[in-house]
Amino acid sequence: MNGLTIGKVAKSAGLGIETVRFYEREGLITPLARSESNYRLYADDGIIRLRFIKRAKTLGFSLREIKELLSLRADPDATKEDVKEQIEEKIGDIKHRIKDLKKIQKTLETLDACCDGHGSADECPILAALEGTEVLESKSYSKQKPH
Amino acid sequence: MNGLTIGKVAKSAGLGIETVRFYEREGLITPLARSESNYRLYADDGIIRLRFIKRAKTLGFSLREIKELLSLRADPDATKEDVKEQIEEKIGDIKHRIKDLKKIQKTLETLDACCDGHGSADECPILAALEGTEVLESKSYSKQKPH
DNA sequence: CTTGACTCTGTAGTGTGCTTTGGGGTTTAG
DNA sequence: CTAAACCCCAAAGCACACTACAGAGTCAAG
Repeated sequence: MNGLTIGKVAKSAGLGIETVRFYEREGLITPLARSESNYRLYADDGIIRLRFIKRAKTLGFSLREIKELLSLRADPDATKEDVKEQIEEKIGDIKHRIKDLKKIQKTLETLDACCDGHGSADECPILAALEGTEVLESKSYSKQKPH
Repeated sequence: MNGLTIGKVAKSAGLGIETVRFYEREGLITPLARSESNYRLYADDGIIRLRFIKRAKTLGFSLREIKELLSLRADPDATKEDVKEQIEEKIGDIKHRIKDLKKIQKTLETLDACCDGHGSADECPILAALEGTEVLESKSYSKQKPH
């Protein structure tokens, strides 16, 4: 048999078989060919592609965005600028999320500090603050999970 | 009619009616009573409770965690320490997520810097780095969406 | 030749937090 | 009195990224 079966590429890329099939359904990867018995067959390049997907994921890209990245990778007319644009957009996104989380952290720390921790919860100023009318919200943006 | 209808409490808390009913299904709030025509009736306290939920959400608490917070609020035996514990756990969680995001940010910035942005994407070092074998991962933890 | 490991397909379930839909009763303002 | 605005319920749908399952065929080692 010429080519790698799905189990091989999945393992080499550190992914589950079902995940690879899922990525195929999502249009992120297509097997090179099928064997006589209809097994998916991949070239070594399949492993690289799957690793690409995995890495991009750990960097916070969604599957949708990874698909774009992959088509840039395949498109002979695509430029380095195109790639940098995607990366920089993601950097902006990440920065924004960090900012939001920091705001939340600050609020929580303020709340935490305002309660001495002794006595019954029903007179806890934290709970009171959560009930209150003062605007204590930290508006968040976040268009995506961390990953 | 004695009491607030769902539309009133929802609006006062800045939530949709469906959201309030959803919270009821999730065990976060229960109407005080039902009218003759089976309408949900709430006391003013319902608005406070909904606002509590909304605020806790903006602070990154999941509905499950908010449920716990609400039961602390109702439990006469709960202590301020119990509340602080929840808050501090959440602070730790947020800090962890910030750390993860910063790592990702750094990696993305490094990648971004390594490409001059001129020429075809197929020789872009960013894409090459994503394909490569070097471990460039920023392990992320994140047990929850930013919110 | 059998057994176990591998593969196939299609469908459904998971978790989170809603939102929408459909089909129906009720209340209120004009 | 009627029409708009409100309420009820149950079920399904959405977004995201998987994960699991059922039922069946295939391949390799012993």
